[in-house]
Amino acid sequence: MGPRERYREQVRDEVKQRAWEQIATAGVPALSLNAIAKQMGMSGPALYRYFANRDELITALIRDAYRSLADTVRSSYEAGTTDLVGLAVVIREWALVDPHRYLLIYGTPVPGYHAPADTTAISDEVMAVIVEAAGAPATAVHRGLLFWTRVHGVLSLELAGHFAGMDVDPAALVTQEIGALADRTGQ
Amino acid sequence: MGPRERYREQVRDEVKQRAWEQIATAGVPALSLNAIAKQMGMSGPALYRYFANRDELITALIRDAYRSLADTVRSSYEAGTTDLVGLAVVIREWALVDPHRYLLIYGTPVPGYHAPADTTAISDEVMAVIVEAAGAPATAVHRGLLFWTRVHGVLSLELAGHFAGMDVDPAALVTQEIGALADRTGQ
DNA sequence: CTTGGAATGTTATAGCTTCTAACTAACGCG
DNA sequence: CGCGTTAGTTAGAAGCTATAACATTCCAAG
Repeated sequence: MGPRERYREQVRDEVKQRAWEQIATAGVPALSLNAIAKQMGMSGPALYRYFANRDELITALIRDAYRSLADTVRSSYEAGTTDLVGLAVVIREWALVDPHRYLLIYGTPVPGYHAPADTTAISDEVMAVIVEAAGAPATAVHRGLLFWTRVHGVLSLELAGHFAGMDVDPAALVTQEIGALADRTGQ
Repeated sequence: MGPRERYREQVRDEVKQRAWEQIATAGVPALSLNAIAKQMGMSGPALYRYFANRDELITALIRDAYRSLADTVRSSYEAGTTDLVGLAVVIREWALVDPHRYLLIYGTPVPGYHAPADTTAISDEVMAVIVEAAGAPATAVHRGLLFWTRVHGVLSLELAGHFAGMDVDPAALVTQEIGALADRTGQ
C-alpha cells in the first residue's frame, strides 16, 4: 500500500468517525457530508472523492457496525462466553456503547435501500455463533431465532426510550427472557 | 365549527394522508412539505399555515398512529379478543397494514425529539388493555411488559426485513412466543 | 531527475429542501 | 356591508446533495 492509498484510508476513517458523532447527536437524517467536509477543513465537494454519495458513506458505516458486532460476539464466544445469557449481555452492552450504531443496523430501514450482500454475510456470522451456543442441534436454529427476537425486543424498546418512567430493568429483562429460553429444551 | 375551521381540518387531513403516502414509499427522511404542497396545487410556504414546521406534521402523524393502534386494540378487546395471543395477532396485523406507521412510533427515534405527553398517554392506553388481558394481577404488569417486548421483537425484525430469505413464519413466531407467555403463570 | 498522468483539491452551479418576511386576496362574522 | 382574520402569493436566506470544469499536487516510471 503506497502512501497515497494510506492517506486515503486515513481520510475515509476520519470521515466515518465524524459521521458517527453526527449520528449520535442528531441522528442519521441530520448526517451531512457538507458539514463533515467543513469540519475537516475542506470544501464540500472534496468529500465526494472519498465517498461517491451519502448512501455509500452510510453503507460503509453499516458495514463497520456489523463487523464490530460480529467481532465482539465471536471473540466473547471464543473467550469462554458460550452460554446464551452471557452472549445476550455482551450484545446488549455492545449496543449500549453506541445506541445509534445498533439502531443503524437493526432500526427503521429506509425503503429502497438494499444492504449489500457482504453485510448480510457478516450478520449471518453473528447468527452462526448464537446457533452454536444454542446447542441442541434439532432446535438450535429455531432457538437462535427466538434468542434474537427476544434480545432485540427488549433492546430496541430500551434504546428507543420506550421504557422511560416505567420502572423497568432492561438488563434483568434480557437475562430473564434468555434464561427462560436456555432452560427449556424445545420452544 | 364554522366553515373556515371545517376547511382547515379538511386540508390538514389531506396533508397528513399525502405525508403517509410519501413515508410509505420513501421513508420519513424523504418526507417533503414542499412536495406535498405542490401535489395539492399550492405553493410551498402555504402549507406552513397548517403545520408550523416539519416536526409538527410528524408529531401529528405519530399522534394519529398511536390513536389508531389504541383504538384497534381497545375495540378488539371489547369485541371479545381478550386473550394475549389474539391481541398479539391484532397488533401484528395492524402493523402489517402500514409498516411505516408502526415503525414511526416504535422504530428508530430522532435524538432530541421528545414525544408530547398526550402521545405517551395514548401509548399507556394500549398497555392498559394488555395488562388487563394478562390477568393474574400479581404479575400482570410484568407479563404485559414481556408481551410487548416479545411482540415488538418479532414484529420489528419482520418489518425491517431481517427475516428475508430465512424461512421464518413471523405469525407462528408471535403466536408461539405469546402462547408460551400466556401458558405460564409467572415468567 | 524529470515528466506525465492519476489523485486530490478548488469554485461555480443546478436543484432540492425548510422556513421567514412581506404583501395581497378572499371570506365570513358582527 | 365593511373590517379583520385567514389563506394564499412571491421573494429570499441558508442549508443540503451532487455534478462539472478547472487547478494543483504528488507519485512513479522512464
